[in-house]
Order: sequence, then C-alpha cells, then structure tokens
Amino acid sequence: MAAPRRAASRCSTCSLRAVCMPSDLTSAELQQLDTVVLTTRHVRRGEALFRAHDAFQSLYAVRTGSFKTLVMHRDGREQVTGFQIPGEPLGLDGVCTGMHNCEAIALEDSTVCIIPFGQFESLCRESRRMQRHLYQLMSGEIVRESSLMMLLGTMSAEQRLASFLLDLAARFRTRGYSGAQFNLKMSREEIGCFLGMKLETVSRMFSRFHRDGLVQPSGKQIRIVDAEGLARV
Amino acid sequence: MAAPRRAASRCSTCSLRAVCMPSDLTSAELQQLDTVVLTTRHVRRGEALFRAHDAFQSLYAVRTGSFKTLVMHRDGREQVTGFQIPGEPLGLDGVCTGMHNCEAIALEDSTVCIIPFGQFESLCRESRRMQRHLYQLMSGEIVRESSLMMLLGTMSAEQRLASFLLDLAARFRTRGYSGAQFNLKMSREEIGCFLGMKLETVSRMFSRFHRDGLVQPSGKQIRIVDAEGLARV
DNA sequence: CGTTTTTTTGAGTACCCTCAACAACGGTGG
DNA sequence: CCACCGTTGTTGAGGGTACTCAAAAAAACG
Repeated sequence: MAAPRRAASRCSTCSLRAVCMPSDLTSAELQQLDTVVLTTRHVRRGEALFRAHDAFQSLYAVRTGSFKTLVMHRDGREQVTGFQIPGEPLGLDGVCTGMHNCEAIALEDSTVCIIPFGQFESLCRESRRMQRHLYQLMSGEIVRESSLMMLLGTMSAEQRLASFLLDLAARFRTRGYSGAQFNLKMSREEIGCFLGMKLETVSRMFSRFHRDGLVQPSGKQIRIVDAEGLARV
Repeated sequence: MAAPRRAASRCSTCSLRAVCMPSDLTSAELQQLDTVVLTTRHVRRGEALFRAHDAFQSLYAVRTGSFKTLVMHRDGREQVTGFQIPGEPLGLDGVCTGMHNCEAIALEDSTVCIIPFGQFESLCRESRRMQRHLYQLMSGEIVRESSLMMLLGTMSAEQRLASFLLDLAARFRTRGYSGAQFNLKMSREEIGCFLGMKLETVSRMFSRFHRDGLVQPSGKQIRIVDAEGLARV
C-alpha cells in the first residue's frame, strides 16, 4: 500500500517554485520549507495517490505527470472534479473532515511532492506569507470550482469543451509549455465525466471543432488553431 | 454604499456559536474573538452584501436571514453557487485574489457578523484551533462545491431538486429548525439557476413530487412528506 | 384593490443521450 | 516485424429529457 518515498529535490531550487509557492518568500522561509517538504512519491498510471475516506495526512503538489480527481456517489456515479498538472495542489479537500473526500488518480506515471500537513500548518503559524499562501490556495480552489459550476450549470456541450480546452491551454502556457499544442492525457470518457456529458458527445464536439477549423485533434494530440473562435463559441 | 454597522452581540454568548465556531475554544480564545468580531451589518432584501470585484476586507457569517451567492459570466449568464442560512460563512472566495469573485445578495432582510480578515488572520496565527477552524471552513466549501459539481454533472432534474430539498432540510435541522417543513426564501428561478435548470422545470418537478406524495409545496412553504422517497428518486 | 411579479401548466422543439457498428490505436507475443 | 486482441475513439440513427414560447392562475406588493 505505502508507496516508495524518495528524497525530494529542494523547493529552494525547484523550477516549479514560481507556480507552487508565493514569489516573495525570504530565504529563511525557503529553508524552512525545505525541511517540511522532504519526500516525493511516484504514482504509476492508473494508480491512486489517495482515495476517498483515506486519512488525510498531507497535501501534495504535482511534480511531474498529471492526475484527475473525482468524487463518487453511493450508487457508483462518478464526477471528475479536476485535472492537475505540474505545480498544482492536491488534497485540499481532506482538511475539512480529516479524511479525503475525493480520490486522485494518476493519468500517467507521475511524481508528487509530499507536504505533511501538520508540519506545514506549524510553518504557516510562523510565517505570515506562508499562511496567506495556503489561504489563497484554498480560496483559489473555491473560485475554480465556482467557475466549473457555472460551466456545468449554464453552458452547452460545445461551450463546455471550448472552455475546457482554453483553460488547459492557459495553464500549460503558465508553465512555459505551448498553449497552442498539447497532449491530452485523459480519455474522452474522462473529459466527458468532467464536463458533464457522454464520451460520444465529447467526440462529436471535437469533430465539429475540427470541421469549423477551430482545433486540429489527432487523437490525444490537440492543436488549437483559432483560440478566439473557440472563445466565441 | 457603506451600510450601517452596529455593535454585534458577542460571539461568546451567541446562540449560533456552535454552528459557526469550533466547539473546543478556550475562554481566552472566545474573548479574543469578541474583540475581532465587533460589528454586524444589516442587508435588506435584494441588496448586495458584496459584489464581484469588490475589494475583499472581511469574512461574514450569516446571523439572521439568508443569502444567495452567484457568479456571473461576461455575457450576463448567472450561476447561483449557493444559498446561505444563519451560521454559514460568506466571502471565502475573496481571499484568493483580494477581490470578491462572486456576489452575495440577501434573499430577505438579513444581518451578518463582520469578521475583518486581517485581524482574524492574526488571531489564527496565535491560536492553533482558530487556524484549524478557518482551514476547515475553506476545505468544507471545497467539498460542498465538489458535491454540487456531482449534482450538476450527473443528475437528472428530478434528482437535483430532491437533493436540494434534502440538503436544505438537513441544514435547517442542524440549526434546530424543522427539517420537515420550511420556507423557501428563494424563487423558482433562483432555485433553477442554482440547480442548472429552467424555472419551468423546477415548477414541474415540484408538481411531480406533489403528485407522487413526496412533498407538499404550497408556494414557498414546503413540507417534506416522504424523505426516504425523495432520497430514492 | 389594482398592478406587477411569480408560478403553474401546456404544446412543440432542440439538444444531448442511448444503442450500435465500425475504425483506429496501442500493447503483446509469436 | 506483423498479426492479434483489447481498448479507445468516431460516427450514425432514433428517442427522451429538459428547453422555448405562450398563456393563464396565483401570489406579492404598494
């Protein structure tokens, strides 16, 4: 059950730090962070980083690879609540009850940094900036989910997929990757489960975007041809 | 613009404290809380407690009455993201950017306690329990929104309304009100805007529940006749 | 008490779902 | 390297749920 843990490279020298952490940390604060985030964990494609009802111990930050998070209903219905790429946090839902509420599954072989919550909490009590950062992370997750509710509650299937692609593109761009061309690690079914529609509908919408010259999908490889057009959908 | 602020009755003697705050606060912590939560604000039916893009200064707790929160899209589309009743928090979305992301509108003449965020943050750095409580509040909001995504993404209109009624009932019960009979302060349109459907559909589903002997709606007054039946829908 | 807003109900329609068949892809072993 | 097979993705036809438009009834408000 317990996956191998390995020494993490340090936050203080991590290339993802700008995505993960506030920009104005003092070197003392960075040093403290290095003593908290000591290990990483590898999760293989399809395996769970954590499952619903697991005891909550740590927050995680995606280091390499990608994940999906999903919530399950008693009756087996699933809703994907997000996809996480490097630099993005995982596990914030567990603080509430001390148990994870969703599960996080790796979409490919991936690595996460482990942030033991108890220690991190202590650090936050000492550092105003770290404290503020954690609040902002959590609040940001609330805002992100609000806009997903908007998407699910008010948009057509076509608009949902367009929003999804533009959002992903923007996040890749933030990390220095191309926003115009990227690889979808998730299946059509997983996209559908995220956007509240069936996989056939996802596929049809991709075909429509292709026909209309908005994107060039070739399987999982996506090229966004006309971002403005997508935004207008 | 600025609404009248009045002296709040103290947290230490507030009957909603059990809903609002952790149960294990020391009397010293309660005393400190009294010095932070000094004022209340009245908001009249239809007026905004805050709007999107307002500077974020304070968290709020509903004291009397009720609110809806909603996010707006550029094109004017609205999504109601929640309804808040006494004891529930408002404004957690503002921490992320320092600006409110949604707007909070009173559904009836209402009162809120004002919790200046800067001061509260300081208090949280001193008190481990208060800090933990704020994390739990924010995480709880994340969990709440996840289950709304599940609702919007996977359920039929009938199931959504059933879930909505059962959720409301449970929240009223927590506050010592009847969970079997209550007054909906929000319109059919607002319910629809929350549940991702049109007001006509909301009305039809109420009629269906009435026909099936699950609830007795008479306008805004709702009586839940068969809670188990509702859960099975 | 009249006016406005909200709610209910009906009829017709559009969007997305279901079911189904086929194509493409990716990994495995001969 | 290619044949094989399971998985994933695409496309079509038909149907159902929820939407739109519309009108009447009920409730809320001043």
